[in-house]
Amino acid sequence: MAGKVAERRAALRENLVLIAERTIAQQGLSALRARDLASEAGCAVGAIYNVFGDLTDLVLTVNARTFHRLGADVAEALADAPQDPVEQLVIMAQAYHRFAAENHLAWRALFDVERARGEAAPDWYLEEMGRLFTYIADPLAVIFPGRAPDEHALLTRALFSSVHGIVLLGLDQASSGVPTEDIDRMIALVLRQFTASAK
Amino acid sequence: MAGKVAERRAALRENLVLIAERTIAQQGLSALRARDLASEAGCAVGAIYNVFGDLTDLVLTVNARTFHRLGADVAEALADAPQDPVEQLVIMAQAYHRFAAENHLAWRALFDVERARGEAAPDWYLEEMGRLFTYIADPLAVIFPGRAPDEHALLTRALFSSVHGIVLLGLDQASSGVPTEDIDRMIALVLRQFTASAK
DNA sequence: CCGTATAACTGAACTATGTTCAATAGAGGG
DNA sequence: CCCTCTATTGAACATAGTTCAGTTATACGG
Repeated sequence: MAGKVAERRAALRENLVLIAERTIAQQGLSALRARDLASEAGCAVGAIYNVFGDLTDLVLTVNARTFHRLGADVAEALADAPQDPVEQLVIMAQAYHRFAAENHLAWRALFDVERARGEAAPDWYLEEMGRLFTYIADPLAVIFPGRAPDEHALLTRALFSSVHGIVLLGLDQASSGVPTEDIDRMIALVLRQFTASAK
Repeated sequence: MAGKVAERRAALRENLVLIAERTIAQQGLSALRARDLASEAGCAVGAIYNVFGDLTDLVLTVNARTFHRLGADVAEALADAPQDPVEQLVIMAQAYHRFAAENHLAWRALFDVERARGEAAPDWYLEEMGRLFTYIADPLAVIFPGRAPDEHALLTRALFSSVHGIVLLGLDQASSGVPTEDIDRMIALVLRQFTASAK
């Protein structure tokens, strides 16, 4: 029987990803342990290293899926949004917030992976990020028609970073619990105020 | 001789903080190791635990100092700034960026400490953050005189978070190296645009 | 100045973690 | 059916933070 090995490997891989995804979502990145993973998957610890180079590889795989779901949520919100470009920005940003709040630990894991110094970000990360940036850049082009392309790129990145910062610090425990509504208000405040003087 | 013990304890404490500070600044939080620390300080590993509850305590002490230096830098920038409140915001934000860039690993350590779930942020953190917020709130009150106090608080937090997000993602390697000037441009862009329609 | 109670300091040992690799088991070809 | 070769296993290794019984040093009363 050809491919019996490859088949089992693929099944194990899938299984490990699902278990890791659930663990991260429920208990956070730091709760991911090789031995627990192996025991839940019904395999030896070493088997993990036949399928993934190390645990970081596995986490990156989970992160790719998380990031993809995030992108899909934002895209869906955009699809349902009205034509007004400012409203589109607000709705997308609030969808970002909603995803981060509802998938807090998985979302945190996106940024908490130890990136080996100097190592480039994985392709899927850059692609997904590029997609998000496009969602932002399009309404921005409508709102600020007169500006140079490089300024558009800067604006896009700046607004994404701003919303990310608001959500990050807003959801952070250390900031002693900003209510969800306040986070949405801050997002709307910044985006509306930012775009208020455009025309 | 009274206090000989307390004296040595204090000296060891000081020494450990300095060594930890240097290690974090030069090699990052993850390079901080109890055994290295003890060997550099010329004491036993156990001695660290006579002075600090655990390594996180030590890191928090270093972080308090880092945060204090950060606050001082921003305050200094504000003191040298012109009267114009928008300019004041821009200059403070760029000072924040400068500090983060010049003390990258120490600055990262401020946010990378594992906070035990549910544990409150330490007092010094809240105090220093409050000071930073005041620096921001004052010019904002001049720029937006008509708004309610709770909206001012929200605005303050939103702007701080936005700048933080821009600096965070800008300095992040994964974002494939945003040039320093671009970070400053994004900061100025967001703050100027945000405040442009105020009057 | 000495003896004793108290406290601090030591570092080997314990626990927990990711990772490796010699030994084993099993698949696929002849 | 046997043989080879590879995938799989899990005990062992490396490296962490942390603990604590034993040791050493201090402070203080007499």
